[in-house]
Amino acid sequence: MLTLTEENYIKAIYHLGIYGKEMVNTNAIAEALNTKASSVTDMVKKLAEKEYLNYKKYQGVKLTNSGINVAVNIVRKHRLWEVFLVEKLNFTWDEVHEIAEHLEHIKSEKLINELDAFLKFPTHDPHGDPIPDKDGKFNKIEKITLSQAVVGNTYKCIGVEDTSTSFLQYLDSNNIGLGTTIQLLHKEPFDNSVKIKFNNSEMVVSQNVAKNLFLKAL
Amino acid sequence: MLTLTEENYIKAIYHLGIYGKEMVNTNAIAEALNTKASSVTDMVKKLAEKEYLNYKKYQGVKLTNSGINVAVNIVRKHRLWEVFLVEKLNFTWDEVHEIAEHLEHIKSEKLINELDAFLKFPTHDPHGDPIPDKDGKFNKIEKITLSQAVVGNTYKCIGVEDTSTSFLQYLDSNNIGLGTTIQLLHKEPFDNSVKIKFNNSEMVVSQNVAKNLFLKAL
DNA sequence: ATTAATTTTTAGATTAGTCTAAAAATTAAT
DNA sequence: ATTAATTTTTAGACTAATCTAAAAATTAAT
Repeated sequence: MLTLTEENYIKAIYHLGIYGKEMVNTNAIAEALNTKASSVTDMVKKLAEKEYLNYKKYQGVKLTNSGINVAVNIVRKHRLWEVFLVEKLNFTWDEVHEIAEHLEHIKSEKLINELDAFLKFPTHDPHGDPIPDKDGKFNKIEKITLSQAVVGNTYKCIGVEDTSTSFLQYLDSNNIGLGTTIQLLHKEPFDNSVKIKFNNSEMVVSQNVAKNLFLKAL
Repeated sequence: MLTLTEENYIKAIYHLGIYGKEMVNTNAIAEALNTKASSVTDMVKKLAEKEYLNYKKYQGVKLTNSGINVAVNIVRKHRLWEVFLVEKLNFTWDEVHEIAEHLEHIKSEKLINELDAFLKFPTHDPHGDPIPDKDGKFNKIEKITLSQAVVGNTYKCIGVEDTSTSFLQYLDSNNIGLGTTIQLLHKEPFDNSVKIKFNNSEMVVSQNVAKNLFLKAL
């Protein structure tokens, strides 16, 4: 049985290593978990011992299939609880993350499968991220960031990279949400800001915003 | 902010001290929490330091108002989650306790108040125990055990003392549940077993069962 | 290809919660 | 009112997870 801390390490490593087969390095894990590199080294040794990941001194770590399994299951729970909070308990998308961080660690197969059914087997959470099914399967959708979009084309907003409260509230206050249709009008080479059009109004957003908004081509 | 362990100690002390103003003794707490008396002494000192309870060496402990407050709030969360599990997620009353033990520690005012509203402000959990409202108020109902019932009188089953899976499953398999109407036919002085009538059938139950079944006079 | 900068690991200490075993206090028994 | 039995506390040790500071390895820079 994994401790809460071990689960959080595995989840963080999963998110950091999600693109490509590269090794995840110690400092990145430490940063993600707000801890020190020395603590990471200790925990990573323990998780390697238990075969949730492979660890080479000074090289970094990579989850084993067993580790990926654990991570995907936590992600499933996290995202299902987020749906529950938004759809049933009137939470907004910027309020759910923190609570879901706790709910995701409750261990009961029946609980999560019944919750899944109760919510009618949702495929995406309130931030547009896909929800793994009972067998851990889910579609990695073809998403790009607003920074990568092409001038003139039209897109649908399907998610965010940064799930911080401040970013989500910024989007809310500008009426950008999941499903918003956005056309890219102009990219400013000087500062990488972009001008977009949506809901019949135009606005300029910074590179920081553009990098953190996921779109799907229409 | 209280740790999970501190919360569990406060809750256990609350349940042990619920009748009367007597002090709760160290061994009883140790037994309730499946730990050793020496561990209890340590924790109890810490909680006294933080003023959740009063502690006199060798005399036992008693929760302060602040401690009772914490306990009632945990009880509220525990029982609301139990209602949720039974009413929305198809759990049976013997399955919910263990999971509610975890859910009760999640800290979010909004979460619990929205859950309360979502469930339509229930007043009792699936075992018949009253649910404290937002302000910690709830009715201590006038309940007796089957052992204390009077021969010839009729009662309604409103709860259980023992919430163990084995006891709840025993009741289920004999079709005794919340709301079942029960008439007391006979008390056997020899072994304190009792003969009851319900749903047009008669049966004899042991003293052990009779002591753990709460009734309300009709 | 050395030197410098960065990253990672080790060593040793700390904290929360627990335990065992022995000592101290309380309660029960003769 | 002593002695015996029980309960509670203390003292010291252990584990999981963390930290700081120093050492070791890797990577970058001249």
